[in-house]
Parts: sequence; structure tokens; C-alpha cells
Amino acid sequence: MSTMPEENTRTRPRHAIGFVARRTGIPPDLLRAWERRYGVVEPGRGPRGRRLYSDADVERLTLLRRAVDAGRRIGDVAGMDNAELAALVEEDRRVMVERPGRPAGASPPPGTSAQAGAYLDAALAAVAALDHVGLVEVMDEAAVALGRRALRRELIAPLLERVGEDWYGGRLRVAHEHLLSAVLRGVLEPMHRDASLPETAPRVVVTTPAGELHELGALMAAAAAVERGWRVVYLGPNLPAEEIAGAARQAAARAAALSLVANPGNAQTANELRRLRRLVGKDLAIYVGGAAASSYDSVLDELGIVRVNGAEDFPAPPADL
Amino acid sequence: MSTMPEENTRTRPRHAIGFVARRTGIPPDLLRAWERRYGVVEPGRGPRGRRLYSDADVERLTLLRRAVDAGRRIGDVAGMDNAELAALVEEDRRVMVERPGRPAGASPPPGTSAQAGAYLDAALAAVAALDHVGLVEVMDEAAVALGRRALRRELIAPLLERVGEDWYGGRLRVAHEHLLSAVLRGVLEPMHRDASLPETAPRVVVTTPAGELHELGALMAAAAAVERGWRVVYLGPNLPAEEIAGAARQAAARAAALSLVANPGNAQTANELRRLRRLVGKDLAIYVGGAAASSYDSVLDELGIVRVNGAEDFPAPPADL
DNA sequence: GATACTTTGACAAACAATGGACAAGGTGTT
DNA sequence: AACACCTTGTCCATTGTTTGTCAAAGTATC
Repeated sequence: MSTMPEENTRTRPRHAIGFVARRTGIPPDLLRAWERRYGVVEPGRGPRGRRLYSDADVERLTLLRRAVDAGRRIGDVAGMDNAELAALVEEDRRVMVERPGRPAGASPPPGTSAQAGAYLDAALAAVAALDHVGLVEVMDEAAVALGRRALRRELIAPLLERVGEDWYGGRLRVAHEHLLSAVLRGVLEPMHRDASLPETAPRVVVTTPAGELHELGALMAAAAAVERGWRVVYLGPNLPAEEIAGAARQAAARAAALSLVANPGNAQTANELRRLRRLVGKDLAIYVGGAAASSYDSVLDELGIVRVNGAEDFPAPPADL
Repeated sequence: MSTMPEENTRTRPRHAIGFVARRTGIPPDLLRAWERRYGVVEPGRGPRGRRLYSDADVERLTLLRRAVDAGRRIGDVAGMDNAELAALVEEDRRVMVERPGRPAGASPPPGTSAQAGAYLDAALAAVAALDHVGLVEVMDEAAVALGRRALRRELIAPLLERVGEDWYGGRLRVAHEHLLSAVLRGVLEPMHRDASLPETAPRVVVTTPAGELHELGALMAAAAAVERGWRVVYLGPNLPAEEIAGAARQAAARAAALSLVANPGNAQTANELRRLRRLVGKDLAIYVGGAAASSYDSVLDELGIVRVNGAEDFPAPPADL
């Protein structure tokens, strides 16, 4: 579509081999070997015969490195075109760490303050450096400076998005993402420990359905629910419908909140939702949110489940009784 | 356009045997043996006679491995078609639920104080009642009263064991276990945030290998490591060997600590350990612990990996340099 | 001279294929 | 109980291929 053959920034060669090596994590020797043996890319040449790689080349090399990291053999993937390669890498990633489908581009930080922006930069730097302690320090400071609400909206949410993007662009690895998850869990978990709520406040069970391992959405939801006046029973991720139903019954909960991120539109999750509705009957309110939630809209409709757009829209508890 | 009968991505052979082995958890030798003896799949061949498996092959092999894991004999299930197999696996799964390997009876609380015993009872009651807030209160009080070390030894470790037993005996449900996990994570995570350690303290990367979803052992290890004077880079659970190696390299870590709880003696985990050792070379110390660790003893020996008995035995960092 | 790049050739490890062997555990027969 | 037999996962030897890395020798730039 945008393929003016010349002049295109994507295809204009300009990166030297050392730069590309650092950027992709592939040593120069190996870059040359891959080119020599499999013709993996065809970089242009500078005046003295030096290799000059285009952005498109870098992109393709990043995909190849990911495929190899996932356990593929370079000879098996070297011949694939970029589309095929991208599909392969995406699939491998799903299996390796259960972490899924491109989130349907959450909204970019809207009214982010300059202050939050500075924390965001500092946090990103700490993640990139795998600096656990530094990241915790940034989050603690930000928590004090911004308050809970802004912390979630202006720091944590954009941070998750940026790290996701950077991973996708090959600048970060899965390990960075895990580090962030671990720290954020530590930051978010205390938020729903709020014991100041009356014993009689309506309860909500917060979890993710079986097959859905990503917990951060659930933690954000739990923190938001506390602020709305719910008493939260937090159950962690990956719980079968029977367990959710049993817990809701035992806790005398008025609602269940589920976060859906992985595998948009997958059949197992839809079935879990159906089973849950059947097990709990019509009286329990069920809320779902998360990047993948909208892909289940038809099922949600059929089951009378409410879709929540972002943690800030978490419903207030019913006033009756 | 995607429905050309050939050209179909599901049936086009493209996965090398090593990759399939990792993906399915079936070692290469066994893959070949199953093919030779039962014709379980018919992979295509690459130009030099190398096996290339299709997505459909991988799917079928995964089903077969699940059936075998559930106690079926390969000879009995090898002839079934995929639909039959899927039904069988689904049925078996319902029976076994999700039985994590029986822990090899961790030591009963040795010198437990009466005080800790009271906290233990209170904590168990809160878990049984799904009382999130109450459980947090008990843990917070206990943390102050007992101190970190005794908290781990005399409360958290026995608590995990008791809940595990009660769950196994049907007195508690998965939801109770998850509630406990979530709260304990909140308690343990701050323990390795200790910023008082010098920037130059030797670093240890703490995580669990791919396939191992249980995080609490890793958290206990992280907390113990901090007390021993390590600077901890905590990466959460379920990380492939490449990622662990990459993170250790980037963090300039002196050691990696892994917690193993699920599926004692399983092949995937053993392979992950082997790959990790290969990727990091001989210079990085690797520690493993957890209920399932002893079932890998021969592998650990072969790889020069140190088995740690309980978080209290976590090794001190090397004094050299 | 130090640095960054080029080409070519070489090499050790890791990986894969075939076919055979074997031990541990289960099944069946007497 | 003892026995032979089958099943199954693992291991080995041998051969060959693939792949990451290294070294040598040369060139341009600062």
C-alpha cells in the first residue's frame, strides 16, 4: 500500500552492522553467517562496501531471533516471509508464556500529568535494566505522590502498554515483562487489603477463569472495586467455574468480577463463562473486563454479563438492602 | 482464500523434532520410538531426511501425552483418532482435576512456638472462611510478632503444608488455595524489596522454569536470599530457559534459584534445566528447591546444580572478589 | 595504533537419523 | 510363586548435518 519503492524510510538502508547487532541481540559474526548461508536479508552497501541495514531488515532479523529463541532452528525459519514468521512467533509466544493476543490497542494516556510522565520514564528505565529494587522505589514514590487512582490510570496502565509494545518491538524480553508483573502485583495487592470497609459491605469475588493466567487485570479490578466500596475476596488467576461459584456462594458475594486478556474469542473461556452463569443462577452479578473481553460480546449478552471498560468504570455496589 | 486444501498451515510440516519435543514434553527419542512402534504420526521429511511435524501432528502428540500422563498405556491409545482421544483426555482430566504432585512430606514444624501455633490456627480458619481481610490481618500481626524468619519457618511453611493436605483430603477447594496464594504473595513480595543492600551485592535471579506455575516457593526463596545478603532479581513463575539465561546475563547475576513443585520427575522440567545449564555455562551457580526438587537428583548431579532443602538452607553469596 | 568493518575458511558443539539393546514393570500361564 | 513374555521409556553407537563462534588477513577512518 505505502510502497513507494524508493525514498521509503522503512527500506532505506542506513544502519551499520554493529548497531543492528546491539539492537537485535544477534552478534555481527552471526549476522554475516546468516546472510551468507541462508540469505536471510540483503543489506545494501555503503561506499566502502560496508553493510547498511534498513528498518525492514532490522524488523525481520528481530523476528528471526525470536523464532530461534523459541527453539526453532534457523535453517527451518530462514526461508519464511515476514508474515509467516510473525504468525509463528506470535503463536510460540502464546505457548511459552501464556501471554496473548495483541491487546486491541488500549487508549493512550489521556490527561497524563508531567509528573506521572517522569515516573513512567523512570519505571521504564528500571524495567529495561532489570532493576527490581529501583522499580519498586519508583512505584513507591509514585504511589505517594499520585495517589491510588492516578497511580493506576496514569502510571500502571500506560506502563503495561508501553512494556507490551517494547516487547513487541524486540526491545524487551519476556523476563522484563515478568519482572514488571511481579512488582506490580506487590504494588496492587495491598490496595485491596483495605480493612476500613464495614464487615457488611457487599462482597465481590475477583479472579480470572480457568485457562486465563494473567493476573494483573484482576488486581487492577480488585483495587478499583475497593475504592467503589466493595469488600473484595481476591482469589488469584486461573480458577474453574465450579470454584468461582463455590467461593461466591460461601462468601455470600453479590458479584463476581473476571479479567480476560488471553486468546480473544477462545472457546474454553466462553464455556467457562456459560458454566459459571449456570452454576450461580441469575442473581449474582457478573462483571468482565480486560483486553479480550469485547471479543466475547455475543456470549456476554446471552448470559446477562456486564462488560466493564477499564478499571475506572467498575460498577458501584447496589444500594438496596 | 485461506482454505486451499493443501497449503493449509495446520497440515504443512514445519516443526523440527527438538522443537516438538519441547512443545509437547515428549523427548526426541520417545517421539521416534512412538512413530516407529505405533505409527502415531507420520511427519514429513526435510531435504536431508529430517523429520518435520505439522501443527496437526503436534496437536495429536499433545493429546497422546496427556492420555499417558493420566495413566493410560501408549499402546492402548496410539490407535485412536483425535476425536476419541480428546474425549478420553477430557474424561480423565475431570477425574484427576489438577492434581499437583504429592509433595514428599515436608518436615512437620519442628520447634514451633505456641505463639506461632495460635497464628497458624487463626490463619487456617480465615482461609477456610474465605476471609481475605481476616487472613491479611493475621499475617500482618504475625509478621510483627514473629519477625521475618520465624514467619516463614513457623507460619507460612506449615500453613502451606496444612492447606495442601486439606485440599488433598477434600476439606478445602482450589479457591481456598488460591486465596492463600494471593495473600502470601502480598506478604512475601515486600520481603525481597530490601533496598538496604549495597548496589554491589551479588545478584541472584529467582524464578520457576517453564511449565511450573507455582510461585510461592520462589517467593520464599527470594525472601530467604535477601536475608542471606543477595540482591534479588525476582522474575515470577513460568519462564523458559532462554529467558532465565538472558536475564541472568543482563543482570550480571552470580546465581539463579528455581523452585520446583509440580509433576515430580517430569521430562519437560528436566529438559529446561539442561538447557539452562547449557545456555549459561559453568560459571553461574544454579540452586533448586521445592517439594519436587529431589525427584530430579540425578539430573541435578549431572548438571552441577545444587539442591537446597527448604528456604532456610539458602546458600550465602560467595565471598570472593 | 585503535577501531570498525570486510571476506574466507575452519572448527567444536549441538542436533538429528538409524537401528539395536536393555532394564523395569506389568501381564499371563503354568 | 515362578516363569516366560510383552510393553515402554531410555540409552548407545555411528554417521551425518547444522550452527554459532573464531581466527587470519585485508581495508578504511580517526
